[in-house]
Amino acid sequence: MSGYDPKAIEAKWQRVWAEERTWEVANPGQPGFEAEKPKSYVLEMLPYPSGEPHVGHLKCYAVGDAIAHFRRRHGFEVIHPMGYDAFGLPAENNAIKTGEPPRAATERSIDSFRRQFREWGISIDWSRELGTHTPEYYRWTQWIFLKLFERGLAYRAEAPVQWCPVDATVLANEQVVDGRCERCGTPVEQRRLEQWFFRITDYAERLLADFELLESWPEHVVTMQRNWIGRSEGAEVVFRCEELGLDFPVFTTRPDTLFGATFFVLAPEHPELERLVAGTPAEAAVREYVNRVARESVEERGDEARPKTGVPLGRSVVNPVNGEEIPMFVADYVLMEYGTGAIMAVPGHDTRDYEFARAFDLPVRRVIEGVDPETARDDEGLPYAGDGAMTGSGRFDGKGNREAYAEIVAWLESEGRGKAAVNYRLRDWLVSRQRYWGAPIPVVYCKECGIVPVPEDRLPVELPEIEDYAPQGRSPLAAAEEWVATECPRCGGAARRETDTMDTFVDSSWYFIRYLDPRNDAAAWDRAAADHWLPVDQYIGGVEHAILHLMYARFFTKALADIGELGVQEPFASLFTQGMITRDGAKMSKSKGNTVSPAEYVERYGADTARTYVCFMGPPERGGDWSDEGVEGVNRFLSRLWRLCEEVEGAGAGEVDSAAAEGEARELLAKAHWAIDKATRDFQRGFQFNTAIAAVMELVNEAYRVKDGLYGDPAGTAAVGFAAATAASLIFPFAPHLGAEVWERLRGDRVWERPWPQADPALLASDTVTLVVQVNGKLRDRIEAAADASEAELLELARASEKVRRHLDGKEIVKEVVVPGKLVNLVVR
RNA sequence: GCCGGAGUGGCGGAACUGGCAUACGCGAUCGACUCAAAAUCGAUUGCCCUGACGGGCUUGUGGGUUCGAGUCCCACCUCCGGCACCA
Repeated sequence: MSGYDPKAIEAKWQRVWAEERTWEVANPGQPGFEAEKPKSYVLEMLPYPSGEPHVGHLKCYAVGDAIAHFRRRHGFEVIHPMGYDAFGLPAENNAIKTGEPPRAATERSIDSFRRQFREWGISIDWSRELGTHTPEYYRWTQWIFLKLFERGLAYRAEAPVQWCPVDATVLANEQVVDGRCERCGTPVEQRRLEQWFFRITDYAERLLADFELLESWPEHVVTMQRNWIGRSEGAEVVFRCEELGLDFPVFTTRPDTLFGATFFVLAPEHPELERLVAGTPAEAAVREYVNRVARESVEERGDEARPKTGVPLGRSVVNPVNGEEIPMFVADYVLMEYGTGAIMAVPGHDTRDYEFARAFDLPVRRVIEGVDPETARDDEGLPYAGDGAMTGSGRFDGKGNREAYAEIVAWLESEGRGKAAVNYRLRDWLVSRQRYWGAPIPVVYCKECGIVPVPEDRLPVELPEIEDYAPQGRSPLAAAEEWVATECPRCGGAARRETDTMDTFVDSSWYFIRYLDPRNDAAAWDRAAADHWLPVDQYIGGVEHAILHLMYARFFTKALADIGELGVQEPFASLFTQGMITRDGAKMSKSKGNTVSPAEYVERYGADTARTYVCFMGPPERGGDWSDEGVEGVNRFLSRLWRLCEEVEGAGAGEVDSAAAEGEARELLAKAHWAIDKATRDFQRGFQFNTAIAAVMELVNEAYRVKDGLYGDPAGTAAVGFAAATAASLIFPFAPHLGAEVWERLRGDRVWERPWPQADPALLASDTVTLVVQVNGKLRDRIEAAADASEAELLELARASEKVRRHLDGKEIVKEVVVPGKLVNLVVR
């Protein structure tokens, strides 16, 4: 008897799948298109190819592949493509360090990912493979940019950005962790630069409303996006600086506290600051303060705990509700990027304004009755942020603040001094990057014509080869003089190319559409293909993309639908977020030296073991700690299944006749049908793979327990054969090579072409049940009883039990609870 | 501070709609096979008392509802994740 040899089995089936192109599917209109089958688009987030795949990849694709297989065997035509999110910073950093061009390092990594995905046996339609760094792909990324530009959804503007002084480059928001550069740990600074933005804020309301359209997304991901979008209802109120004739709108969620405004604060970045203080005695102090704030890191500035600072401007504005003049300040606790960059300060009812008022000895005025001991800081019980009756607010006094709120907004509106307003925390998406390794922004700058988009028919704007990748405070592309100098597409005069590239999140915001028609060189995609396959039915990936990627892709889908290129509003109907695998309780990292190399485990135990293990270690949506012993346990289980197959194959298992089976043979068949039922339900109930696999383990254990007694007769051998074949069929989505091999040996055909097994209700039902007998809720005995026994019969049985009688002894039964088929509880006193 | 999630054996975890707590796996102990070891197969394994039969206790803590609570309700503690001077 030869042992379980995953190397041989896995190579064999990988060859079959590659040669026969088993997992390729056709588009509408193409030969082989399956018109009658329902479609299912199963997609895992595409990997960023850097080095080699890690365990996170293994888990993501193992989970996704299990789902793809499960759906195929339920009659769906499953599209399951793969690609690479190949532009990005790590390849560029590597280039700066080693001089190796990013393209070369990226291609090498892609080769490694591709090879390992094949070695893992993931059922990928390789005919649809793509890389976002190829001109064939980014040509269409640029095309989408132009479409957004045409619609006014892409625009160029000056804005404060996050700047890392050590790397001399802007950083994406997601690369700023706790106010520090993710790469080098340096506190980031803010700079003002002219940049390209996508107008995602236009979609804030729809991004919130369309959560309704989603089938199944984890609640916490929806919540995170909601918080990120940060919708607040309130009012815009205009305060006027009479001296200069300037209007200052502010956004407030508390127009009911307007009468309590005792001062007014601008953010240090406020554009009118210069005009307010130029030539005044305050000028020097304000300048100094603004410069000091500009030098502060984002981390320092964000610290709520430090004392409030600011400088008076020597100017005042008029409060529109009572005509009061209140002094103006500049202070860094007011942020330019939220609201209008200016606030009315109500120290009586806002803790931050209160702190500032105390520091600068400004009046604190109560306009709403009430005290909250949690926030109160003085004898008056202020500040107070709760509800109550209005006071010190003229004709609104005595009214509830909620009621006054509406009246004040209505009054402001009638006076033209304000209006109801909604404000979002969400900012427009800054997509420019002063980096080399990304898709060039398809725009030129002409002295005569200004910003001119590159015409569609001249795409792609190809990324030129350069030699020095180091950032110099501008894009390394700026050094490619021959490339930068071009002619204006409009007037033909001299023009210069945009040297910034696009954020890599732009590339990954539409790749799931390109998969549907990846070789199209006349269009980004064929509309019929997109209409057929979209939306993605099941998306799988790490929760770290809960906001950025998932929100950007939702935005793109909506924008493209508005442009008329897509027929869906949401890209991903269902989302599954897999948890992170740790080792020794810590996140894996090269610096900690606790990484797990999937290749090493695949080499030692085979892909089936590695895949099954990551699905078995716990509920896939939760994280788990990697355990070498756990891997061995799964390998042991697969080996047991293998040996069972070899044994029963040798014994010559024939067709099983479940109706005729008796005794242990029948019990084994019942166990097999129980496992089918359990595994199927676990799959459907949120991909509970750990318990589905446990059910197959139980089936194999049961087969081992009884097999030696069954080999004697043909019906018994057939039952063992059925158990082994069923186990193979159920384990196939996790361990496809072993599943296919065992099934072929026992059944002669291909398990992936067989429908998912169905549990036979006749074998799920048992004619006896274990009756649990309790006395006062405590378990006292277990009795085998007929499944169809009446309540009276069950009570009879319970009372007859010796173990039960011992506890009834001399006591009075006051109540009898009978749950048919389950339990009897006797309540005694 | 706000939002979300989780606390169950030595460990990872299971338990459907309120009905056998600890499935499955790991680890550990013992046995079979072996000259021996590994591998494999089998048995035992929540804690406490008992020679045994048995009994008592146990799902973060405290209370409640119920014939019956890991599951429902109230209060609290701890841990993890996200956001955070958002006006």
